[in-house]
Amino acid sequence: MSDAPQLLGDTALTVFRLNGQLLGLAEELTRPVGLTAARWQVLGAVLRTPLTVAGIGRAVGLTRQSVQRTADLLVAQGLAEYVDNPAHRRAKLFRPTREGYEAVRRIAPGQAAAAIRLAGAVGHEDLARAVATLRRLGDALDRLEDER
Amino acid sequence: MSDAPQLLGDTALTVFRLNGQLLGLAEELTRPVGLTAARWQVLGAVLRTPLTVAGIGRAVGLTRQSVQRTADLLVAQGLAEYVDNPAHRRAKLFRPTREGYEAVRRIAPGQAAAAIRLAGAVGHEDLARAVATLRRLGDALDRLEDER
DNA sequence: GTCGATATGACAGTATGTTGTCAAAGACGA
DNA sequence: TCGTCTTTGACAACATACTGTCATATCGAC
Repeated sequence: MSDAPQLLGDTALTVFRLNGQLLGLAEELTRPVGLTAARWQVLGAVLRTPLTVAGIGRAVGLTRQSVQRTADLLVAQGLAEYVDNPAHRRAKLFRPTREGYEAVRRIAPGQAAAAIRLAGAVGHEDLARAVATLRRLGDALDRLEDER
Repeated sequence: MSDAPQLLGDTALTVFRLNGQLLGLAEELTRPVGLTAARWQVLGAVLRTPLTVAGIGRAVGLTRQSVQRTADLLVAQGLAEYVDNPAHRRAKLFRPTREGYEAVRRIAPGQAAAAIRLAGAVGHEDLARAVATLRRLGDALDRLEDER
């Protein structure tokens, strides 16, 4: 058992490390199709429905500036495009092109293989519970931020 | 209930977001004492015992190159120093100066306050369990990496 | 309808982390 | 002892994300 500051520190170190490891895995999975982890994340946010750049930022927890940069790169690659937004003259809607959908689709088998391996090692139930707890922690951090 | 690829994706998104939130909290806590999240992490790794730059990298899960840059900045700030390593002529040992220890010490109260607030919102037990699960996931990711 | 507040995209500057590469130092088996 | 492999620090290039700032577009109170 540990006190609260120690536990928070352990949590941070574990999350930082896992962040790097998951990014590494994502880079491996996406490299063969010409994507990167960041581009996959941005493209993944608009698979179902187009969003504005700022909206993607809110959806994935990044600043609109960094999403903007990634989105522009995806357009330059031909994997996504901006379309006119009837609700806002400047804020166009961002969505994948056919090539973009295809690239994401080709990542799925490798992702599934890795997921099955990892779920087998950790346990589906335990991992789902851990994610739920982390979401609560994230929500608490948001509130901590707001009060400031 | 969700399938394994979906759960892995949720895990990644949650970890990426929490990574950003925890970094933000660390920046807030460290700014008053002239540190940053990255410098705090590196300095924190050598509070008990000096280590080489490469050793710090292994301890915290970063590359030695990025630790090197942060360590050099800490030395330039006067918060840490390199001392001769009897076991290796080039690889000097890195450790905090008196000012470095003092800076870390002054972060503690704010860290404790945030930790207590967060533990109250999430629950100490649940969080400890989640961290343990994440560590298992990290270990599994390491093994996945090794086999490649 | 007007005006102030907010949201958005664009652009610049900065911090952090990664990979790649090289030379020097150390470790280890023959 | 020698030769080879690994480790380490140094340096460069690049990817990503952040803050700050500005002009424009939209929204909402009045």
